[in-house]
Amino acid sequence: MHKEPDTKTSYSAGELAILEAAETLFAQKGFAAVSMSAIASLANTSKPNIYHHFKNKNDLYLAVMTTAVRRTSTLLDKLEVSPGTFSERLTEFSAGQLDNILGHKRSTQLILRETLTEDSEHGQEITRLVMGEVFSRLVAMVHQGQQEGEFRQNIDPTLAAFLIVSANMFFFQAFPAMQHIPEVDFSDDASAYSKGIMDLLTNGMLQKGEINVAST
Amino acid sequence: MHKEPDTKTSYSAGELAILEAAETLFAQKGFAAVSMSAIASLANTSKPNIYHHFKNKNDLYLAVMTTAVRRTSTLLDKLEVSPGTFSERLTEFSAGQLDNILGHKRSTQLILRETLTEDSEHGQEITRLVMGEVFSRLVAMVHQGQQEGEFRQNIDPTLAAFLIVSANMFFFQAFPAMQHIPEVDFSDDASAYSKGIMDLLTNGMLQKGEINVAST
DNA sequence: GTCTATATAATGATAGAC
DNA sequence: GTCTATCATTATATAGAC
Repeated sequence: MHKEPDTKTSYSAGELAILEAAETLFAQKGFAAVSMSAIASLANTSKPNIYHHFKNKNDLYLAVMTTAVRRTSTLLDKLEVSPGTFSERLTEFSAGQLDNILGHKRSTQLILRETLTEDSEHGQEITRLVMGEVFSRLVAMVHQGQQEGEFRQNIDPTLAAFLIVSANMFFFQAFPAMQHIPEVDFSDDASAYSKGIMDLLTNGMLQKGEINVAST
Repeated sequence: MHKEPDTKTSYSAGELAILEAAETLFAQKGFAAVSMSAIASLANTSKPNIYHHFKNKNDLYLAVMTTAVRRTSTLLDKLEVSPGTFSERLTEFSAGQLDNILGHKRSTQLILRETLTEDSEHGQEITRLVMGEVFSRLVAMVHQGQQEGEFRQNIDPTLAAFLIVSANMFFFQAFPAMQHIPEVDFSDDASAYSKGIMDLLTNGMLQKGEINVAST
């Protein structure tokens, strides 16, 4: 049957074509800027056929968002982290998340777009759904690293996790623009980026061996 | 005269009301989701009156974006940084940028939204316009800090600047959503946040021998 | 399930009075 | 400069044939 996308978990070939076309366009232009005609055209079908499979435009959007969220969050669960120092584990996990983001650009774009729409709390809910798990695991890693003595005690694990996630998300979001700023010269290699930010986060910027100038 | 918003730098009271209403709605919902009627209604005027002052919807949007960009980037120039260690200067500058962002939420939202629209390279240009200067100054600070021996040589100043900017932008963008994740417990005080991330970036997460214990 | 054709509502934009 | 009234276009959504 059709018209219950919220609970639906498998789609026919035709429906998948519609969903993919819709996801592409919604990600590129946003909900309101995309017409059902445009979706039909990209999906190589007709407008009424879309309405046969999805109740209305909003339901189609919900179906797209649901599959996007499912896709990005399930891939995360599979991300096993090999043993090593906690710095290494964080680096690996961070690289995994960035890979996940870059491997699902359309979904990520959709979710970020939703974040900016303060229409309802719908966007916030989706953000939590997608990033809550990454966040929890990062916080847990940092916390454990503290307990085992690898990390300093007087840092907020939440803050550290937040920094890692923000670096990854912003890399995706702003890199195309930043790339053309003269000062920006680091490569767009995701794993190199992950290593770079984790090196900064673990070792810090200060010269080692120097006196750590007593902070304010 | 009217209908040349690109070069225009001062507006009448009526035009300002229209621009403000338009900025609010465009920031909340995005260009396509906002109707001229809605803008007219919020600005307490009529649709034809908007068309009297602005050539069309797209020109109105351009005028809104132009003033938004001008507003956020000029405030940055005024940000003087007091002397001190480079860690302290970076902290102050970062806090200044975050203040700037939080003080112009609508403008920031508009710009971030534009970043996500891969319609043209227009969004990228705006991003560079708004963030290029912040970026340059951050990179210069880090670089100078390296030359004067405060910071390690083997870090990429660009990467450090990127981390700071991303932390600030993402704080604005995702904090409302993240706030409700159980693990997130740090305050939403902007300057405390800036101090926190700069502490992490300068001192790093690793336990450094035994010298580093005295802090906050 | 998929189409052609169409109903209906809303949108961007204009004409013309004051 | 600001309005009422209106046009032309496009949008979502449906009816009904195959």
